Amino acid sequence: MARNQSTDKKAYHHGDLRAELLRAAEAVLEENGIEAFSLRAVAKRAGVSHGAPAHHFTDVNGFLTALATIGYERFIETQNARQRSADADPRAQLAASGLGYIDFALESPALFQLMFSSQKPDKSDKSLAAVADAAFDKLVQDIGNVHNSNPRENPAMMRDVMAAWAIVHGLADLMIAGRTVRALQLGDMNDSERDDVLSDLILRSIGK
Amino acid sequence: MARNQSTDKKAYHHGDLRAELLRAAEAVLEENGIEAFSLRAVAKRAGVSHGAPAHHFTDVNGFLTALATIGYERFIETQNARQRSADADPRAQLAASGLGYIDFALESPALFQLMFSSQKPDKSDKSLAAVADAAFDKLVQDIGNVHNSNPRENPAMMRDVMAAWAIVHGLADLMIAGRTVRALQLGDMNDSERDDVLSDLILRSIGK
DNA sequence: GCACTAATCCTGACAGTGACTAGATAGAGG
DNA sequence: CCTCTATCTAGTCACTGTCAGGATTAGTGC
Repeated sequence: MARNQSTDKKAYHHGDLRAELLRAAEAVLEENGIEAFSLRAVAKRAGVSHGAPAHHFTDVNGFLTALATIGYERFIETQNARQRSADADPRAQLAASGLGYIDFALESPALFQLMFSSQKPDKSDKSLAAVADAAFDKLVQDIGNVHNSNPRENPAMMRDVMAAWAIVHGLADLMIAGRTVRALQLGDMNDSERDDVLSDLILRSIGK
Repeated sequence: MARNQSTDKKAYHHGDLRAELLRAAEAVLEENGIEAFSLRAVAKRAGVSHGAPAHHFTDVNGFLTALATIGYERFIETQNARQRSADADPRAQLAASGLGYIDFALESPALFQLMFSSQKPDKSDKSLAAVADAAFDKLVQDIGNVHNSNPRENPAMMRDVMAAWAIVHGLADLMIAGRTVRALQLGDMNDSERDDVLSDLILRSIGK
């Protein structure tokens, strides 16, 4: 009676707990890593009881599915951001997309692993499948722009798609694991030098 | 009194429980995946109490460190096996090494993820670091054989190393996640066709 | 053969986890 | 004012890793 949702402490009903939980979850995820993720820790961080999350995301798997979904949205946006500030040339755009891929992986490594290496998100979930497909479609389009045709109608060109995906994904995953910085001497470079090196590697996938 | 270690049931002292636990752990790992790995399940499978593993591997992290170590040993052996049955040409040998890399990832996906994507193994552990370095050294050597010189003395050649590693690792990780079979139509191919496609992708890393 | 020591393994307990249940609370519509 | 429904809390269960204490066995010196 005394307190309402704006003035004091907290209300019994949060208002938008779902979004708040997702925010808290991201923080917990990047702090503790995916392997130490805990629903209760998320609830605690959101200042809510340990059973509350179940009401918005039935399962912990449901929770992680939702997290992966918003992950893909930001993933695509990170790639687009790179492309907007890059040259219009199709190859430069492809490289920029790959750099955005790596940007995202390094900014949100745990979320990245959740999206690509975890069994827990429900891949048959429609919204998750939709954004995951959208991410793949984007790559196909980037490759198509380089060749000025549709890779889906050309198996050989589809190999370009997979080569580009593989090298970018491999770089991202190895960089997260800390296995590439020393070998590439990335520590000694400024941003543009680093991007040049990575772009060179990325473009090898389509035969330079 | 009635039973001894050879005739009946089991002895109090197992004899070589450490090895037995590692075997059981691998089975559990590949059955349930790394995310559902449980010390107690391993102990149960080995027919031993839940506290027994702690005596051979202080921690669960210690356990996973040991698992990752034997993983790297078999990882290298899998690559060598591919190379033995391949042409002696340095490029063919490099491709074969990559195919072995992928072989291992598909045979033991959970172990592969443990080795490359998990935070739990103790990377400062000497035996683990040694085999991990050996695996990397092997790759450096394979690239060196192609160029007939030592990549460690040439930053540009070191980029070949990372490009080859990235594309192979990316392929392996994406294949585990089931994201590449359809795009590459691998399902419609026999083994040698499949290997040819993958070898083509791998060799793009060093400029074909 | 015998005792002593160290290694091995078991049992029981603890806090933390996800999932489930019943109940308390608050907002919306009549 | 009253009811309905979504939201959230609190308590419980089985499971997890870790730890401490005790039981059993193997190995060693005598």
